[in-house]
Amino acid sequence: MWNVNNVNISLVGNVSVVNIVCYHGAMPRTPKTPRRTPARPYHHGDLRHALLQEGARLVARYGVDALTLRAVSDRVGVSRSALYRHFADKQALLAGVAAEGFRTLRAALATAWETQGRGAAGFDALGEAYVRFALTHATYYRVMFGGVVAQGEIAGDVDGESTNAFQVLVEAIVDQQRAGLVRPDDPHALALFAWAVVHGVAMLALDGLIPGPLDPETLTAFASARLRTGIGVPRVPASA
Amino acid sequence: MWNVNNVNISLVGNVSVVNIVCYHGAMPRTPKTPRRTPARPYHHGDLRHALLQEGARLVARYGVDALTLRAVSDRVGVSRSALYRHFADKQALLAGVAAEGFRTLRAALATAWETQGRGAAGFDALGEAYVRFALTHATYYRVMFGGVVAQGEIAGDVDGESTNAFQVLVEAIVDQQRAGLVRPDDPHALALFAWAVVHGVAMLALDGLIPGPLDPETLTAFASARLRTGIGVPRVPASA
DNA sequence: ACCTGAACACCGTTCAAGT
DNA sequence: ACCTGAACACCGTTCAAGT
Repeated sequence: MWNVNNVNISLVGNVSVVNIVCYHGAMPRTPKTPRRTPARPYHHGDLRHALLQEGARLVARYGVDALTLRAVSDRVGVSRSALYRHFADKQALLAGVAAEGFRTLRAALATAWETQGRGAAGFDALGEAYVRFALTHATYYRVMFGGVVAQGEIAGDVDGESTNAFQVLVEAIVDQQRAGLVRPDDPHALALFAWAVVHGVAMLALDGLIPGPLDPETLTAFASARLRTGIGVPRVPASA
Repeated sequence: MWNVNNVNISLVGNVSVVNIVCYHGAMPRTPKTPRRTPARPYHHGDLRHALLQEGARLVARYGVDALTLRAVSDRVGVSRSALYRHFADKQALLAGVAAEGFRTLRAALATAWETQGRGAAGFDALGEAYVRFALTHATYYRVMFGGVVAQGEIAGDVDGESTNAFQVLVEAIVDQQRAGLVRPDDPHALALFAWAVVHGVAMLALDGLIPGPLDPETLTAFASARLRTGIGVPRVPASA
């Protein structure tokens, strides 16, 4: 099995370089370094955070399947069941990793929106930043949306962080409505539509379902333009 | 862990009933019926097809995690390694299931498009049929798009079936362009955009990320309208 | 409270052996 | 060719026991 973990797209002049990082089969085994120092037995400082960080690292570098409770606890240098003091489940750990991902995504979106002038250009940058995040953190992105944390249950944390990220979009829509750049429909609904567009583009790109001459880069630009005509102020007195 | 396997939405009058089927924990164990009749030992007729069908059934009824090579072979009444004569891998079996899903999806889309008159109404029906398929076959849909069959590799079958499904969309776009209903841009690109929209809506709905007063039904209608303004013929001489 | 080490029931995959 | 049954190395999770 091949795992695609990372897609980097760099632009040099008018040449775009697509760099796909993947691993075949299992990840490299953890070295036999006996990290479990018997000298300092107790209290890890912030074990929960350490586990979360190691989990995220494994997902990003070697794919979702590499996130094993055994691997995580071994690498952190802690016994298997110590992990269960901080996470009820493997699902719970994955949910924590996903929540962290949404936090990172939110930051990336906010930066793109704010540094590009909070206008039409900023909104385009926001969309591009979204797709770029998904492609750059391919495996990570799948954890965030793969249904790992299906419904409301443990998802409290994930739910909060994802709505935080979504809020950036909503605010960008509202700002643009004030500036007369976006039609005066329900901003929540408009933001959901925009989210669906970028999410759909990102997912199709990740699944390799974007064939032909269209690379993710140009598709994003195209989608951005269509999105603009879809939510922009109407040219004619149309409604509904 | 809760697994959402099925979402049914029925409309009675102006009341929409959302029925979510889910299982907690493991699925019911296979009964101890010794299906392995020692009387007729060899040749199963079409073992490959039987395995594929049982795999799809397990995914649809109990979730992706229930698709175990042991469970599939047991239920079909065949030894574990007999399965490896037809599928090199668990991935390969999952890929087969996904391919079957795309075949079903294609049929649903074609039916919606054709029975609604191959026009604007037909295109709306196509979009609704897409989202409806995703919600009705939630777990199945995740197998199709969950990155199970990451890149080109074994994906030959999946790739073919998914592009077949996509082709329905492209042809619908082309037909509408001929009728002057859709702007004369590259139909391939327009179809990709439309796909991204419905796929994005479907995924967000499946992840429970569509909060507030917006149910998937109304969102689809909303998205459909925005999509129309996004790919429809321009009202002003605008371009590019 | 937090951690340990061993155990349990499962999994995907392999392989010598049968017909 | 197709199938079998036993084995292998791995999982997630649990639990009595330690400090």
